[in-house]
Amino acid sequence: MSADLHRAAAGVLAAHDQQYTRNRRALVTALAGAGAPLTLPELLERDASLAQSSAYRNLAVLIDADVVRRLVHGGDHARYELAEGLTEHHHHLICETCGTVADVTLPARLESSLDRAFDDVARTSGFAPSHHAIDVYGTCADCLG
Amino acid sequence: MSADLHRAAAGVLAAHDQQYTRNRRALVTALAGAGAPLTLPELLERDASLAQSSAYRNLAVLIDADVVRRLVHGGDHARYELAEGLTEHHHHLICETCGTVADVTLPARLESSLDRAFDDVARTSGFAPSHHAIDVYGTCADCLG
DNA sequence: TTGCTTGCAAATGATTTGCACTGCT
DNA sequence: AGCAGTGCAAATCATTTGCAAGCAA
Repeated sequence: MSADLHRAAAGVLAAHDQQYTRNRRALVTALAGAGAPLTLPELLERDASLAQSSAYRNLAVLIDADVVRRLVHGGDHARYELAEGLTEHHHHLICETCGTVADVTLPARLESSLDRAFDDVARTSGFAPSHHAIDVYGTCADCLG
Repeated sequence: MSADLHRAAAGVLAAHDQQYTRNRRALVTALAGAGAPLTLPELLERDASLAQSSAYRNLAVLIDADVVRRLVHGGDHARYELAEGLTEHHHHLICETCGTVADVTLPARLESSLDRAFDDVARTSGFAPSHHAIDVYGTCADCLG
């Protein structure tokens, strides 16, 4: 239910001394409805009432408060999605032909193996891991046609 | 030994009807010497004889020929590294404090598990994976000080 | 009122491109 | 001569920012 989502988002923002305004709510709603990371133009298409500069500014606030996460994959536009506190841990399938990005979740067992491997890295090299991202590049079903 | 590296790079470029010029060789040398992905300013520092626009143009050629790979991680500058044909398969440790990127290799067993998981995804969703990238975010030893 | 938010228009800055020149073949 | 490669300067374009007006406490 999206009421929970908005309550959570409002709470996180409040903890950062930020308000949950109409425009910020609109961004969160659009991102939640998409189910995949969106570019800024895509976000504006889904809520034409938003000015571009305000969208960028509000995304910056949401990112700072850990409500939204920004992804960059080489295309012209960055992509935005809800942060992990508000969604499930997942990774990305990136189509090298059309540039769209889809979410995937990996088996929990595999995620544990990865985390264990990263902890080993920490012990060996002194690098302290906080989180990870896996990008799988390839061709999506639509482009395979 | 770097003679092999240059021979390989020259061969790949030739296969793409491209020459292995002095500047392209300088870029490959700089990237091989770094052992970690470099930004364009970092590349120019290492070989001041290079004009910025030429560096960008040659990197584009090298990327097109699969000699170099371009990485984007949200910082101001993209980073460049030798493509996997010329180096080992590896992943990246990204310091969220200073932005530097270091290479890591994961246990072969784990890589196999990952590939198997991605093949499952292919079977399920119709997405055909070609390769993957794992980014581990955290804090590097220097910044932990 | 006081301060945050908004949207327009202008600025910024990484990357790309036009063009004239140099150098290899 | 002919074509690829070079570098300067100018253009491009996603993103950021200045500023004046709107809105909520």
